[in-house]
Amino acid sequence: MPHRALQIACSRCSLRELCMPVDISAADMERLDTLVTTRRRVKRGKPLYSRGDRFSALYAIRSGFFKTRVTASDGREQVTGFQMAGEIMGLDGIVSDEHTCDALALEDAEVCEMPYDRIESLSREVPALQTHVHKIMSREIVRDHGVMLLLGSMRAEERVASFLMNLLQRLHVRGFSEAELVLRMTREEIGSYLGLTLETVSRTFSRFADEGLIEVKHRQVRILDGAGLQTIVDSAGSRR
Amino acid sequence: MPHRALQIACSRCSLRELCMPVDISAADMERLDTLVTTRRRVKRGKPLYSRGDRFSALYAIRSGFFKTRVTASDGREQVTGFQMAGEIMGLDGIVSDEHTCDALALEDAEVCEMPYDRIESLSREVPALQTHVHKIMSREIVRDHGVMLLLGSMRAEERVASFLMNLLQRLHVRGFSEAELVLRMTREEIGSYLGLTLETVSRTFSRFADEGLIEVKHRQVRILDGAGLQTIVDSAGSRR
DNA sequence: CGTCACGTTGACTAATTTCAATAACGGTGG
DNA sequence: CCACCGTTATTGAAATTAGTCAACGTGACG
Repeated sequence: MPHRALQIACSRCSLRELCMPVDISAADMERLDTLVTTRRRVKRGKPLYSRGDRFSALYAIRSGFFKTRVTASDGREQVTGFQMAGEIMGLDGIVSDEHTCDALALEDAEVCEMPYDRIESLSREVPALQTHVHKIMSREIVRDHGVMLLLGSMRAEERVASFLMNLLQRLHVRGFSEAELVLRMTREEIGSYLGLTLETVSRTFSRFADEGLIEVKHRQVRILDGAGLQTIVDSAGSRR
Repeated sequence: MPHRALQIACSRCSLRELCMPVDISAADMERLDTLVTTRRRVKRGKPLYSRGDRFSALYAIRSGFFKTRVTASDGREQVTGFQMAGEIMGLDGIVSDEHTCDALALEDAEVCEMPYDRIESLSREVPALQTHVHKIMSREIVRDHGVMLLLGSMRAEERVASFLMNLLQRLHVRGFSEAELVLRMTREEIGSYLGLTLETVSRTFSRFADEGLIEVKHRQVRILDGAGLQTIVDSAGSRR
């Protein structure tokens, strides 16, 4: 057995419960270990894949941080999400056999490549994997609906607070502090994701700081009043 | 063989190419005919499913028009899409075994119910169906990204033009005119979907009419200058 | 230690919302 | 069949949010 196969066994990966089905027999787990064929390193600023690239695999993030963005025919861009360890990327490519968005590393990253044809064939043999793949795609759809709600009905303050709370919650699941985070993206990228300009994002951070909700120092954010932020997210004082 | 089984055979359905995989053997097609167990009628204004309902099936629209909407904890709503004949609904429910949005009929409608456990088991036996299901989910994700682009980076005029062109294109595929359409939803529902108020939607329609791009009479819309509308959609004069 | 990308802040502008009044339609029941 | 009522749509004027333009800091990194 080649050494690398051991290295990339999902069964021994600490992120397993984020990427893989949980209730699964030892025998099935062994089969799933053949899903990831390669690890790939992506340097900060470099694409994992780009729009138009042939689709061939899904990727599980092992370390690092990504953004995905779509581009309109006229060139304007929209960040569609920020992805972190344990999350799956590439689902957009299945429908047309080519990727429809760009995935860019916001810091040096490593991903596990899972060839799509292997996912399909293994899914037929391991029902737990089949269900799992469906759930991952469904989760992405539900997440997207949440972003639509944010973009379609929240004001700037609510969007920014929502963004922070979302990051915080996802980082917390991964064992990080609930009270502190380091932003891996620029104000412009946050703005694109939230449908705001970078100035509005910056001003909103400053206002939150003035109000004693957070402490911001560049990309270092400390949460002083999480409940207060949550109140802003849930504030019924919306416009539409 | 019960009469109803004949009635609801996908193999004889005129919408087959919209819902079902195309390149498929006669034997496989016969198996797929067992996917749809029941037809269900939904009266205008009534839900096909609601948030919190147990998830058990996907639905293919046979006739009629739906909207889906999500609701925030504070009660504000966001329309996440409008669905028409041949489109699949219910994917949001897979991840958590319960629906996360409401699906409401905008006119009397009929849907084909496909029990999810049957989809899963048949998918394992018919790879073309497996791939098809994945593509449907991926298409939904790509569609959602398009909506994010619209909500995050387009101005009101662009959103409304984009909305009209999208409806037109989908209706055209279904054999309707490219120059005329009947809106099945209110200005408020359009506004919710586009992240605008109903007044802004109304005003934008009026402006398009003033400019000779369309003719609007309540929910009857005639396209006078499709190219002009497309120019607005693609206009690079965006803000963000 | 300088340069450049990133971030902050201010003043002004423009787009969209909000509030309000009116009009038109469609379904319902007399 | 027609009148009525509630819902839906239009339009105007005022208010507000967020965007734009511009200047200035500041930190990271070579």
